[in-house]
Amino acid sequence: MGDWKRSHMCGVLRSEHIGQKVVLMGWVQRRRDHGGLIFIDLRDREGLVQLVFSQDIDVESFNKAEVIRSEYVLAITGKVISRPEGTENPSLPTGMVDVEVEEVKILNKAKTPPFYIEDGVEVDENVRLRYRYLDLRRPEMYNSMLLRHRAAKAARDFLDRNGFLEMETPMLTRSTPEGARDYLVPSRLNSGKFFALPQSPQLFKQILMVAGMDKYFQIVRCFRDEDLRADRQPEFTQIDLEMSFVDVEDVLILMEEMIQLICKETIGVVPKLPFPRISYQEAMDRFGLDKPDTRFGLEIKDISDVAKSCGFKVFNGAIENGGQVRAINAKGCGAYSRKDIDDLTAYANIYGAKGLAYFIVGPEGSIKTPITKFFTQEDLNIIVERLQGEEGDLLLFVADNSDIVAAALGNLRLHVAEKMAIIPEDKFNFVWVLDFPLLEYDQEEKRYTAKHHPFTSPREEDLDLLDSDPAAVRARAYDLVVNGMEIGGGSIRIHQRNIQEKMFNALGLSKEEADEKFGFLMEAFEYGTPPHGGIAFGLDRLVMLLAGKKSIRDVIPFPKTASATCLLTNAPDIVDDAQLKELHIKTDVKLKGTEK
RNA sequence: GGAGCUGUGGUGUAGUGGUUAACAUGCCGGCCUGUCAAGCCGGAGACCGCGGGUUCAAGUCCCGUCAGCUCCGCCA
Repeated sequence: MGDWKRSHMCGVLRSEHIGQKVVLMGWVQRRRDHGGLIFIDLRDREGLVQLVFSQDIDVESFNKAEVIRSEYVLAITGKVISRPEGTENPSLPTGMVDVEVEEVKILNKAKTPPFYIEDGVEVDENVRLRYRYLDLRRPEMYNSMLLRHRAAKAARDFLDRNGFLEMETPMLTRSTPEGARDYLVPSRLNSGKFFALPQSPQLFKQILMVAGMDKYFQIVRCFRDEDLRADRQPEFTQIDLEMSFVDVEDVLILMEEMIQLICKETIGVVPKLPFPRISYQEAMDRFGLDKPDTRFGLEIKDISDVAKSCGFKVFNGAIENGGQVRAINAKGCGAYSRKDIDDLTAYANIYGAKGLAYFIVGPEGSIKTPITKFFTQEDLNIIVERLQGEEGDLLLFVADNSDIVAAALGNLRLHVAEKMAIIPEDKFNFVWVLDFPLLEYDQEEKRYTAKHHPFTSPREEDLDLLDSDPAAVRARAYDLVVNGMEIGGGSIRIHQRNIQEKMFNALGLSKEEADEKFGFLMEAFEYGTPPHGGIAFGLDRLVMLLAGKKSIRDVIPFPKTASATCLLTNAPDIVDDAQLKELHIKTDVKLKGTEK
């Protein structure tokens, strides 16, 4: 660069700069060579501007321009001029001006990139991830990173203004039972022992409350060694916070204010407060999922009462076995073909439904269905009425235990809505889901596990149920859901040793085990612990939503693939025997795909 | 652990079991002073993810495997 100092970003030049001498630095977006006149679009993160090279301006620069190729890195000096009349390009923010190049330095050459550096590219994600540094040069990727920065900044500023201290918690911590699989880190100085990377700073932030910090927050990386999804990465970022002397209400009110600010500062949308609230039970009843998408109807209706006495064995059998029969009305889908309905059935099968019964509502309340004969006319009328069936509607029924019915219909509802294209894309429907059950029964482990986590406080009035009817205990927990996606969750915590012990007991954790794994927490509780509670938001998911992306990989600079590898660095990889030896670690796997 | 989809020049795609694998774009060379997805002319570039099998003959059919993606399980 010599002693050149950049005077402007490429993308900011406008008519007001006409006449100015500028020094620009950036990447070559594209070169257009007209023989005696060469145009080069120079790009930086702010946008691009057209450079003009001509023998009339500077012969040396012109000669250099002939060998310049895409993605070369240039520094230029030149003059901003008004474009000759008729050659303005209104589709470009900088389209009213040119920069006449007087001197050019090629700061670096570039190989031809494997894909176009522009928005809307259709490239295998494989290739994008391998060349992530090129992918990130694309404006839409930069914009997502910018949005992410602004979201984090808005959260940080908001929390600072509201008295929260940003504090760090250890990345090397202890593995604890319950929850996701831990990523383990061997300790060289303590051979045979392992740290775990935190699944969340949960215990530390509670201990910070014991320590009188009053309000804590952190924008923090968390690690979970579980299988990936479009919205799940092994390392992800949370806006994590905790407050002392608060109840559910305090957390919700402050947090929706923060979310409102984040929306405003990133995409200029100001969601209306307060956010609607719904109980877990109502969400399951109406939407089949604990993360309801409230942007459209198609709500689930229970017809168990009618189905109980019908002659259709699938229906009445399900109810005899303690199950239920519920349904949704796919409005106006009565013309679906046999294949369409087979596809819906296959979709319901994914969630454990053994089948999918259907009614097609015909003219004057008539019903077309293979199972009409099992129902009295009166029953048919009740069902159609309950689902508000009209001519041309398709009613879809699932009969099974409540979990399967909810999952199948809940997901079918989303699937059908998508197929019908009735989901308003521009809406942000936030909703708090409250009154989660504290525990759920794990069939495999034959014990109760915490629905949220083991430090969640039960509602006071349900405390006695912990022994008699654990499944009925409601938690002081809350999730924030938007458009069917869970973006945050938290709870008021247990702050008394005896209740925490009760909780561990309910989870089937022996006193010894509880002491060994969580003794430090319970001991802390004995030294004057304030009532406290908090919440954590998934920053990646929040940004994905605001950026309108379908995968959190698109808002993470260096994401991992579905099999938890990094295609840029090739991590994870085998390590030298010497490293393993130092750690006293031996592996017994046959390695696959580790060749360099 | 399971299910599905995808894999063909650098990139994106086409390719009823049958000659020399087609198209677009990019790339290289030439021409060109107002283009902006510049244009025109010419050229190079893939043995079809990998390994088996069926067949006279496989990009195409079968089996396995690898990779990417989506989903179920899993994710307090």
